[in-house]
Amino acid sequence: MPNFETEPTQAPRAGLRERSKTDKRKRIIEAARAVFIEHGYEAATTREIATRADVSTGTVFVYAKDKRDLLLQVVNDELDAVNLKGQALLERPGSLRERLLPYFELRYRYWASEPRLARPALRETSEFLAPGATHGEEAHRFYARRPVILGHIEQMVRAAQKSGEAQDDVPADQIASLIFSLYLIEVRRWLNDEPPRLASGMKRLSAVLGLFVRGILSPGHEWCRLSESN
Amino acid sequence: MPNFETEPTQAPRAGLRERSKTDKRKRIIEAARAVFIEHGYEAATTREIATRADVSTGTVFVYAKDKRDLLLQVVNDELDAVNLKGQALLERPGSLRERLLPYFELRYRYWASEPRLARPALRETSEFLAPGATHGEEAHRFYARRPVILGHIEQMVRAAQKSGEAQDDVPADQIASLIFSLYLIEVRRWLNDEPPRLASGMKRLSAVLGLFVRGILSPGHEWCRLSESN
DNA sequence: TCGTTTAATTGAGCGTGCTCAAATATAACT
DNA sequence: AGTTATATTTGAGCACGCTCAATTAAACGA
Repeated sequence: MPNFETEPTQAPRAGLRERSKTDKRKRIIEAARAVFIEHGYEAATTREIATRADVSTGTVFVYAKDKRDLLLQVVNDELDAVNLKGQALLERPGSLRERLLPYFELRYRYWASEPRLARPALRETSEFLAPGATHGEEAHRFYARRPVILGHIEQMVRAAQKSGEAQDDVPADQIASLIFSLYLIEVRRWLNDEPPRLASGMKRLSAVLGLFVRGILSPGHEWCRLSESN
Repeated sequence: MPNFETEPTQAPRAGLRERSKTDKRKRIIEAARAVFIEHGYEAATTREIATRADVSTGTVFVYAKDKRDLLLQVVNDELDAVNLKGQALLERPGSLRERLLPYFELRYRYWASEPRLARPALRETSEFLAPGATHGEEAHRFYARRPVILGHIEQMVRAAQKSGEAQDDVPADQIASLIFSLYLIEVRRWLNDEPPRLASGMKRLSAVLGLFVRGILSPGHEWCRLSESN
C-alpha cells in the first residue's frame, strides 16, 4: 500500500482522513501502550486510548477484539523479539545452569522493564483458556510462543543429557515442561515485588531450578558452585 | 443475636423485612453460588444474584465488597472444610507419596466438583495481589490458607526426612514451597480439561512430583513402584 | 404511645467495555 | 465527471459493576 500523499491540495484541515490503515493501527497500539503504563491496565479506559490515537471508540474495536486483545498486541511484538534473542542464545555452550539462566534472564529483563504491562500480561498466561470466550487471533499469537520456548528448553536439556551432565533416563520434554512451569511460578511471584529487582528474581529462580535439578544431574555434577548456596 | 420472631402479629405480608441479617447474607451467597454455576463467573450478573436473593443490587454490595469478593465468600467456607480434612490426613503414616497424593487428591476432588467455581477462584491464586486494588477481608481469608497448606506439606516432608526416606540437606520449607508450586501449576492446567477427570489429574501430578522428588530422595528409595512409570 | 436516634435498604445513576445501524470516505466502472 | 459499489469510521446506546443520597425500618427513651 503506497503512501497516500496524493496531491496535498494544501492539506485541508489535516485530519485523520488521509492517514493509512496501518498507520492507524500503529497509533492505536501505541496509545494503548501509553495509557496502560500511565494508569495501569485495569484503570485504563478504551475511550482515552481512542482519544489519544485520534479515532473513535468504535474504531479501536475494529483493530482489537477487546481490551485484553489490545494488551496482547502491545506485548506480542516485543515478546517475539525476546524469543528471537533467546534463540540466538542457544548457540552458546556451557553447563545447564550457564545456559538456562541467561535464557530466562532475558525474559526477566523484559518483564522488569514495564511491570505495568507485565503483570496483566502474565495474568493471561495462567494456564487457563480465555476468561470465558474463545481466543482471538492475538491471543493465539501469545500462546503460540509457549511451544517454542519449551522447545528451546528441551534443546538445552537434551544437550546436557548428551554431554553426560544430566541423566538421560527421563524424557527431555518432561523436564523442559517442569522447568518452564517453575519459571512461570517464579516470575509471577517476583512481579509482586515493588519494584521487581532483577537480581533477587534471578537468585530465587536459580535456587528453585537448582533444587529441582538435583534429581536429574549425574553424580559428580552440580548446579552451582557451593560457595554461593543457590 | 437472638431469634427475631418478636410477636409474629400474624406476619403482615411476610416480606424480607423481618428476616434477619445473617439470613440475608446466607441468601446472597447462596444466590451467588447458583448464578455463578449456572452462567459461569464472568457471565453472571450481580443484578440476577440480587433478584434471586430477593434484595436490591445495593444490598449485595453491602455484604460483599465486589463481585470477586462474592466468589471468594462462596468458596472460602468450603475450602476451610477441605483444609480441615487435609489436616486430619496428616495423622496417617506412609511414604511421602502415600501421604502427599491423598492430601492433594482432596483438593482435586473439591475443584472437580464445581469447575465453574474452581476456574475463576484459582485464577485469583495467580501469585498476584488483587487486580489493582487492596485485598478485602474475604480475599485475606482466601490467601491465609496458603501458609497453612505449606505447613502441612512441610510437616510431611520433615517426617520423610526424619525417617530417612528423604535427604535432609535441604530445608523442608523450600521443598514444601516447590511442591506447592507444582501443585498449583498442575491443577490449573488440569482444570482446562472438559471435564477435569480426577484420574488423569492425579496421574500427572504424581508424575511431576515424582520427577522433582528424584532429587531429594535418599538412595534406595523411590517415589513409585516401577511397574507404573509415574 | 409517640418522638428521636441509629442502622439497614433501596434504586436512580455513573463510568465502564463493547456493539451496530447509519454516515462517510474510497475505489471501480462507465 | 458522474454513478454505483465497497470499505472504513462513527458515536449514540446497551448491559454491566458499583456508589451514594435518600428512604425506610428497628431500637431506644420518655
